[in-house]
Amino acid sequence: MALAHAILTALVDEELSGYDLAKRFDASLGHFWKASHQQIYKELSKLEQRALVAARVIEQQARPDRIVYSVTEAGLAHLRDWAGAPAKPAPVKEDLLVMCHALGLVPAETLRTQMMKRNAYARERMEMLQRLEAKLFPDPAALKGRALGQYLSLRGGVRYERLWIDWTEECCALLEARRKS
Amino acid sequence: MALAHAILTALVDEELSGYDLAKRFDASLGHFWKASHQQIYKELSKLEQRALVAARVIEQQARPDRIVYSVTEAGLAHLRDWAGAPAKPAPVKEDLLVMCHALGLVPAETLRTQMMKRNAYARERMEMLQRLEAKLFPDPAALKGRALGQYLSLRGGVRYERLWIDWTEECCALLEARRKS
DNA sequence: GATCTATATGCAATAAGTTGCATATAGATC
DNA sequence: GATCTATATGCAACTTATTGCATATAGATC
Repeated sequence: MALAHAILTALVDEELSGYDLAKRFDASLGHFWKASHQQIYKELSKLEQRALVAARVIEQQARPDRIVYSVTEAGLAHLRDWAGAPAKPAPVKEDLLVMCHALGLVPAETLRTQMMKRNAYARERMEMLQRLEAKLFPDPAALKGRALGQYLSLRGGVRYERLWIDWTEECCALLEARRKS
Repeated sequence: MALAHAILTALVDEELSGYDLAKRFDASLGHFWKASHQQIYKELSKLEQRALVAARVIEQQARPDRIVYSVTEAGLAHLRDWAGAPAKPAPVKEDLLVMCHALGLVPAETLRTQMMKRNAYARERMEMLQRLEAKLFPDPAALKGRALGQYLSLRGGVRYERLWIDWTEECCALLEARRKS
């Protein structure tokens, strides 16, 4: 249920609409948590039912009215409880790992192509995150509070992409060596 | 839908029952793909309906009959198609990254405790995977076919755990430094 | 004698996430 | 004039995954 918590966290600083949240998830938060707008709207209704967020309608002409949400006291308490409860580590779930196991049935060349694509993707994302890091957090030692947390998660993202870059390269090297021999 | 493919891959080498698969997922395959027995049984029925696997009943007394499955020609073709199609990179989905964003609302000490637990967990898993690696693949350069694929995925697992070990330590260090100042 | 573990299957309910569709308008580009 | 993009919300159907329950027996441990 971490989507609910990601939303609550985002709403702490500012009132946001579902649409705003969806954009936010595409940008900063979304570096490490994906959600479609449908899912966000659904989750917001559920959070409102549980009184963890409060809704407020802002009327607009020419555009549909905005419904902005803010965190309630109960929502804050809920967030704190969640942070104290044991977090369960995420399982891996990377298709390429399953594909590796299928090597032998599947041509090595196919796998190598997949690896190279994955590599390019991770490389692009890592560079994007690093640019963000350099821009937003030039002096990590001075950070505190919210900013420190955001920095740490960004670091996690960078490391995550680094992992796939290194691993796909290791795989390509070994597959290549195999091909030659 | 990679669960279906993970199952197909596992069934290529040997006929297995749902129960066997569940154990397999707890052991080798499961190092990088989790599935409960309920999910596996359900997926097997679906695969059988699509004729990608064939079922065979082995009668037993004293215990429930076993239903063992093997991959059909169509199943193999399906696996190969899947391997050729672009694999989508898995999003991160690690609760601790969301928790980082909640820093400031949530005490730094709580976060540090979570980080240390995550660290211990990753450390344990990495060591287990490394023992497996040393035992099963003492000479990586000589590997080919299925074995090479299994080695590569194991390497991915090791790197994955390494990532969380390093990251949680970076986080603890920074949180600690913050506390002192 | 009672509980625990392993074997072996599965249903039902719920939660989480994806895909496709629907509506409605302003402003910018082709 | 026609299409595209951005704004803003949401329903419906479906797939994927989790949680809890149910059944049934052999053998081992307490």
